[in-house]
Amino acid sequence: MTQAQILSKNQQIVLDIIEKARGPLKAYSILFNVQKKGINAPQQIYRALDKLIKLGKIHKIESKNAFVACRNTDCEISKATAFSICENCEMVDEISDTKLSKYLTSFNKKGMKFKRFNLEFFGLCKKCK
Amino acid sequence: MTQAQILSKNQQIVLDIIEKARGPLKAYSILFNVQKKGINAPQQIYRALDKLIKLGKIHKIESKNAFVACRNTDCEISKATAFSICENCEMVDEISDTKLSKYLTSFNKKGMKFKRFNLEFFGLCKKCK
DNA sequence: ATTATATATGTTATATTATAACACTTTGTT
DNA sequence: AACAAAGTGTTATAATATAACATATATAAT
Ligand SMILES: [Zn+2]
Ligand SMILES: [Zn+2]
Ligand SMILES: [Zn+2]
Ligand SMILES: [Zn+2]
Repeated sequence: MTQAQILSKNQQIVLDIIEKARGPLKAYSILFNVQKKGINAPQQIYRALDKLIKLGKIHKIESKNAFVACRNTDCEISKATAFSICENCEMVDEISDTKLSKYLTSFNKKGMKFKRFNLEFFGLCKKCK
Repeated sequence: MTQAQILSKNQQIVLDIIEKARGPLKAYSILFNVQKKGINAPQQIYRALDKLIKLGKIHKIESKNAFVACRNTDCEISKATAFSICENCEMVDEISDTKLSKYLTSFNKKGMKFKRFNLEFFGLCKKCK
């Protein structure tokens, strides 16, 4: 049984903001939102983000340089991530599909066994199409 | 039959450098390499990169903010990309796997049909493991 | 051939994203 | 208590990317 991780003050502040957000947040937009809470410098944000990513609490959307909360309890800590991204609005949805995940986790190429993957799908969401 | 695309001067310069490179190149490293050829500003690089991406001649490795030449003749112009990336050295290999590509191209979620995807696998390459 | 249209270029300035380095504090272990 | 590990605050700077504007070249119509 894994111990519930206790987050530090800054880590909790950053996670709260990302979890409350309706879409992906950028590091500097997080920074502007927490200056009232005494966080003043990008480093403080990036350090919290790095830790939260390692813990699997959030993920980075690489194509957007933005961060979303993980809504996926059985998400193998940042090892296998897939997202659907609307090219029109900002919507990002984490895909939780066991078949897809198994298929990709067991995928290997030229004897190279992968430790991790990130998959980003692009299209138009329901609202936008 | 699609007409072979004729590239502009700057586009050709940038493509040549990326094709010659053994690994992914970053925009500013391209810039430093072409200053002898009269290209002086990041804009000139980024504009060429944008066009080359649209043409499917190169791809962006989102997790590295770097660019690689497409070695894949049947690569559907930037619509379906997959890469294997070594976490130790800089090695990036474009994956050309018809089954994988078909599986992902036909993947859809909650009625959302995707137009495009990008998949990045991470691990250790032969040399590094 | 002349006009129109789209595409490309050159340039300066600036915005955005991310890390380095250092001094200090808090937390957990032995 | 002594030590090690993780977290904080801060200043400075590096790396990545775009805005805006003036001009030039290529392509396609008329
Ligand atoms: Zn997740
Ligand atoms: Zn949308
Ligand atoms: Zn390709
Ligand atoms: Zn390697």
